[in-house]
Amino acid sequence: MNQQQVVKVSKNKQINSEDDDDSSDLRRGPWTVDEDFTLINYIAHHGEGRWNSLARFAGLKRTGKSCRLRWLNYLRPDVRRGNITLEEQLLILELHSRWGNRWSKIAQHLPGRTDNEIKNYWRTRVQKHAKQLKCDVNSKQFKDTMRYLWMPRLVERIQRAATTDDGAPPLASSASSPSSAMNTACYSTAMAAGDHRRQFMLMPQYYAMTTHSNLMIAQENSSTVASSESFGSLSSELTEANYANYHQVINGADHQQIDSSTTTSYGWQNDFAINTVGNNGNSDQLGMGSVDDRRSNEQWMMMDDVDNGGSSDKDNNLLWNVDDVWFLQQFSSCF
DNA sequence: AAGGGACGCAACCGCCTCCTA
DNA sequence: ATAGGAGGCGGTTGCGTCCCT
Repeated sequence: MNQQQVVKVSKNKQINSEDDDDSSDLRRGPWTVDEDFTLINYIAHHGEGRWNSLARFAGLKRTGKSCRLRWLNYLRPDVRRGNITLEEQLLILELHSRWGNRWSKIAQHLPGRTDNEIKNYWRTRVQKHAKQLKCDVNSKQFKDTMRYLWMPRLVERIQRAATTDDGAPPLASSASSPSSAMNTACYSTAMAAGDHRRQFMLMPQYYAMTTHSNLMIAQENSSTVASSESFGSLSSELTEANYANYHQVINGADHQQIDSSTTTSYGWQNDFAINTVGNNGNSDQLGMGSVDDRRSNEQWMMMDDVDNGGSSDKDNNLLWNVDDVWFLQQFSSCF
């Protein structure tokens, strides 16, 4: 491993104008420990920026770009590495649905995560599932599937993970209360405790969608035959009544857009706060009908076979289980 | 045990915008 | 006003690792 290749930059090979080409050989490929140390040491003493001259003065046979990338994506002290959490997954899906492939913009709302990491996550995980569903990742079909099934499902998992982790009662029970005061109280408590998960779960729009997803699954589960007709009616109900409701919540006039100019320094947990506050914490938004949410939840749990708790890393990364994929294929065919 | 395909991720490429002299 | 340098960004690639047969 780490077989460093020292590549002679061909005179014929076009290199960027800003690249330092006065050195005949530039290193490429994986960085060595020594190079990392050199870069860290130099930045510690002189700060970052002016990457071309930095590379030169530090004695690194790398382009300025390469140094910058190595620092920003890997060596920076506040960079977070490792598994993308469920909360982060949900946020990525939400922000991507809003902004598309604006990776750096999305990354601004996930502290410590780099645009490269998010981009890789999207390509390796999300696009893989789109392929499984035999649809294009940019198609309306896939986006709807993501919005109405995947994201609510993630919220569901986050809720259960929270219950498992700290023994606290599921947030759904408090969030489903018609009392806006209670919702606000829960929110305040979460804020005070710095409990990001709870802040997240109090996002009205996601709670609503979770509830509706549960309803859909529950109805599907209770029917003897999962005919395309029954799916058709479900999706019809979804696209007309609740789609409108959902978008009213997400895109409504009083919904405060997440904007880096106002929230950059606060991080993602505060984005959630803004979302909630933007809706005035109005629990009316939570009511997606008169369905007994708790009962729906129970039925959902019954459907959820292989996911026994959903707290392992593997499970966190496993977006859909076998049943999910089967159901999604049925669901997708209705669009 | 070995080979090969799939996967994940670090790094590179090229284009674009911004800044500054 | 403009040209060139610097940095940012999204797309792509290469390679090490994992997993399955």
